[in-house]
Amino acid sequence: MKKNGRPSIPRKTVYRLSIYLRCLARLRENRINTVSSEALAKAAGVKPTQLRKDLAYFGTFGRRGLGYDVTDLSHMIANELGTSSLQPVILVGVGNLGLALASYRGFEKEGFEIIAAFDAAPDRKRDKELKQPILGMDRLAEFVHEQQVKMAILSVPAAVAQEVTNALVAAGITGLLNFSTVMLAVPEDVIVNNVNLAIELENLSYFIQN
Amino acid sequence: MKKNGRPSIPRKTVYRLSIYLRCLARLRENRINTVSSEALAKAAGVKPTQLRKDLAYFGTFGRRGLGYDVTDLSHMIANELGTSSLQPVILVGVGNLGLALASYRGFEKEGFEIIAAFDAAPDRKRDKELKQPILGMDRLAEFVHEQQVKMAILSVPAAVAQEVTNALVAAGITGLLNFSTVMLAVPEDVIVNNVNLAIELENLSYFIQN
DNA sequence: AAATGTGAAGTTGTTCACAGCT
DNA sequence: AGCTGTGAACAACTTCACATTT
Repeated sequence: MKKNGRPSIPRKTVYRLSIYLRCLARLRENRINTVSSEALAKAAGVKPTQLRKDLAYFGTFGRRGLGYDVTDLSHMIANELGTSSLQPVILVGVGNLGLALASYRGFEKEGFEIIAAFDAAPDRKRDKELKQPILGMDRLAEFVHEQQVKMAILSVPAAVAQEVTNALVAAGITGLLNFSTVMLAVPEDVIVNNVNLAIELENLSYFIQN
Repeated sequence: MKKNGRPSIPRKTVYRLSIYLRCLARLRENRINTVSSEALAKAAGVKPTQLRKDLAYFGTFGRRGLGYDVTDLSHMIANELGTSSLQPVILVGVGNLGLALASYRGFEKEGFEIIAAFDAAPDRKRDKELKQPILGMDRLAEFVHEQQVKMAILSVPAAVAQEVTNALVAAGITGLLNFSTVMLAVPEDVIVNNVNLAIELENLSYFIQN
């Protein structure tokens, strides 16, 4: 159980919720109104029972003998994930990768907007124009506070990652998507999701040889 | 147990191996020759017992009362992961994200080299020059075969992801790092690691609100 | 008849406790 | 004495089996 009384949801369940949401979006595009756990599970690459267990953490949404209402289920999941309203996100570290992430269109339609980028050298000439402003690190605390930003994408060099993280946490950021190659130390009320591209490749490397 | 007689290694263990390897690299840079499971585990953000269990899958490497030899352990892990020799990788889909990934320096020093990029429109003008050649999709099968490439990074639009995947698998690719937003269907001897940036953000979004 | 919701069983992964080396 | 290696306990997650509802 968690603080708020609801049973605590497995991390993996939350992750799969995002997958279900994408599958449901495709169903909606195709004007499909109702879906069975079997069909949706297949699209998501999981077992039907797992899908039902996952949903059961949040309540009961299906109709026996019929299945799930695609729209209702989408709303429920988006609501649980907190993506039903647009979330502001900042990006810190506008190097190669940061630049690509800032101009990545994939975030927008999923309910996130990168509203500003920060860099130690904001005025440096870059390969590409961003639609977002690039601000200096000195403006960070003020900006995060004023815009009530809670989430940040971190794409700074390893050497400064911890230091920048400390500044972000101090400014009020509570969720970090970390592309740097170091394991960040943060207070326990701050969540870090690591995306380490080299590790993902290494992981593949292991599984293809064995 | 797996086909080859060795006990099958948990995915998470393999993932952590990569983390240990990075921590060990830093120790080596600092001329530290020996490390205890407690110290290494702390650096990697795990419990000492977990580190020892993880290593135990591969044999016994420590010396009781002393700890682990940093260099030996590094070699052992690199060897297990298959990164002790340089692995050729291709990248497919040279859009925004693909371009950034192709020029990302992080891969090289971890034992991977992106030796070529492929795109449906190889000659389109891009924001940036790549050091790798950008080839048309028609050259893919031949190239993969000749260069004995086993791993590919997929950064194509969702609409063509499955089709391109089929071509890659047919050409002999057995490991895929998938940045597209669809769940790929592949034969079971092909490994897919998904990196879905929107899902990672959604995941954060859930945990910061709860 | 069709498909959900769920307690119970099974599986996998983590942590403990301590025996066993050096 | 210090620290690893590991069986056993524990916890988390998945799957099964089936009662239940429409």
